[in-house]
Amino acid sequence: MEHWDEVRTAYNVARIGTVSGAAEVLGVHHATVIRHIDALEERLGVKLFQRHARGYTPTEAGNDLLRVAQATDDQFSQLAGRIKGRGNEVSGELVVTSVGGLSHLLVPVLAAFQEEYAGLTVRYLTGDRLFRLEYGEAHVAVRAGAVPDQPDNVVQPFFRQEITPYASEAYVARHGLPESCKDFGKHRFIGADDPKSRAPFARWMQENVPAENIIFRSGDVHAQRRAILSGVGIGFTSVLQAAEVEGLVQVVPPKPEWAAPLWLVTHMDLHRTTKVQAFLAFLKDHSKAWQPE
Amino acid sequence: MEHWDEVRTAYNVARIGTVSGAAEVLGVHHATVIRHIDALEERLGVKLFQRHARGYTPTEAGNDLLRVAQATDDQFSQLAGRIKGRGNEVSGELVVTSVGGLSHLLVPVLAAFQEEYAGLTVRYLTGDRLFRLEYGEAHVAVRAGAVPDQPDNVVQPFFRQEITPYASEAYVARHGLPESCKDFGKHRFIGADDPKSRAPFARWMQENVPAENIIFRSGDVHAQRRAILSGVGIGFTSVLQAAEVEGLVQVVPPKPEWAAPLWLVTHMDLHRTTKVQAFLAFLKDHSKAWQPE
DNA sequence: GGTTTGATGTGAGATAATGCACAGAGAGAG
DNA sequence: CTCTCTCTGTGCATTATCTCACATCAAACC
Repeated sequence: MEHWDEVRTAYNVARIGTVSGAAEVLGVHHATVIRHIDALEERLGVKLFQRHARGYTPTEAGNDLLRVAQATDDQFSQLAGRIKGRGNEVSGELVVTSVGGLSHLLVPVLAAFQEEYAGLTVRYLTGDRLFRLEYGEAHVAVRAGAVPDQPDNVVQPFFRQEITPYASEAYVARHGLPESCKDFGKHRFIGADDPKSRAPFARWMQENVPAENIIFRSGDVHAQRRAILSGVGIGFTSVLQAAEVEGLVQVVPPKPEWAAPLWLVTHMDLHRTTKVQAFLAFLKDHSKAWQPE
Repeated sequence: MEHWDEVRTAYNVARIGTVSGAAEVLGVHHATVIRHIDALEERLGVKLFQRHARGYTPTEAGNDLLRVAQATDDQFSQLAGRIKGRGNEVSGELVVTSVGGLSHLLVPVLAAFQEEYAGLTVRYLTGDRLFRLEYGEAHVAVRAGAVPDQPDNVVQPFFRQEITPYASEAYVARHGLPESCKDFGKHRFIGADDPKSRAPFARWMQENVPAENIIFRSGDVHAQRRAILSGVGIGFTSVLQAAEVEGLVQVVPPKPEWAAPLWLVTHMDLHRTTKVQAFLAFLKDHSKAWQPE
């Protein structure tokens, strides 16, 4: 049973009783209706209607089709209603992904957004690998670094996350603070695990800090911050993140070139949906306080 | 939600995951699939798929459509199976109509036919008005008289029903039998109610029997036979019918010009169905004994 | 790094579906 | 009985749809 349109035509003929009436309802010429019926009967090998001058009367097979197609019509109507409706409401799942280091910022916003929309389930994905919007793995991604240039993605600038080196009060009490960059050779550092990191502050550290002074490495920014707090050494962390914990001392005021630009990325196909737009607006609104100026 | 074919296309894309794969299954070019999806999304105003280089991933709306269309596909498959299957089996209803006077012949055959096919329900319609095959009121009709020439009906000769005048033994004992047609003026007759009856024996009676001698008229052949049995007079009845009751005497041997040709009539749209063909074969087989020769 | 493979898009020609106009045939009204 | 109205059915012109061919692109694989 292929050619579902023919089934729909036959359904309307069975429902209304005449070819002309069905043609009017379907918005096609009655010749088209006749040909659809003929083709369908030919394919099934069974007459669906008895033809007479006053119209078409369904046979048993025609009545069977009428019942099934009636149900199908209802199902499709409901489906269309759900799909069209859902296009304009915020419900179902909202999947957001970002680099792990942003969870302290995003989670409260996600929680508040979920609170606002009852029918919504929020999934927040972080992990080593990049969750790809192209494969439908997430609705919105917060990306750091250079402008993402995936062809089907819509990229908006989010804000610049200021990053600067910190040390724990205990470390400062023991080793003091470097007065300038020249003093870095005398200090211990905490760095990224990945030596090829393209983050501006990481490259800066590669150039300005002897490799042997980087005595603690981790791929996880939370672990790095924990290490700073434990007094292992000096490490970069974001200003906003550092402000939330006690006992951290800024080694150097943040420099603009260290800052990591953040981007809001959505897939083209989902960008215009009400759900994504609502979240983007909500996120921008709640992130105004994070902007430097 | 019109254009059910587009739904079917989208269903296969959602099911398979790629446009190319769906196109192959559907037996169309992949460009067609792409245009169907685009048109459907345009009409719904919602993206059903996220496009990426490896294929199409359904969105929430796409998954919703997948579920609904999956059910529809199942329903249609079952429907097609039922319809195609039913075309080759004898079940459901078999509706037969005839003039009332043939019930004594047809009912036993109908009963035997029903016995043969378990799933079959037989409806036997008789009545004043002609039940019309064109409107699906019956599958098979047994018609008497001239060849029915309805355009969409398939007509087959059935057999010639011999008809001749009978009288009851009691009547014969009292009035004797007319030795020839000349004596008819001295006898009482039973005739049809309808003076315009086109039946050959009725016209013959109009011409050869004085109207005043027809003292009992009825539109029902069973009532006429009953009247003959009661000794009211001489009346035409079929040879086969007369043979089944005791106490009837043939007034004159049957003449060929009195015989009423019977026809088997079916509607064109139903004639080729297994059910109708089975019944026609069954009826012809069981009616061989009725043939004169 | 280049190459191959398998996928999505897009424009132009081929094809099939559609619309149009008219014929034919009952049913009902006057 | 005729006239009219409505509905089915069919050949022909038109339109829309599909196919074909090619471009493009990403991923995988040597």
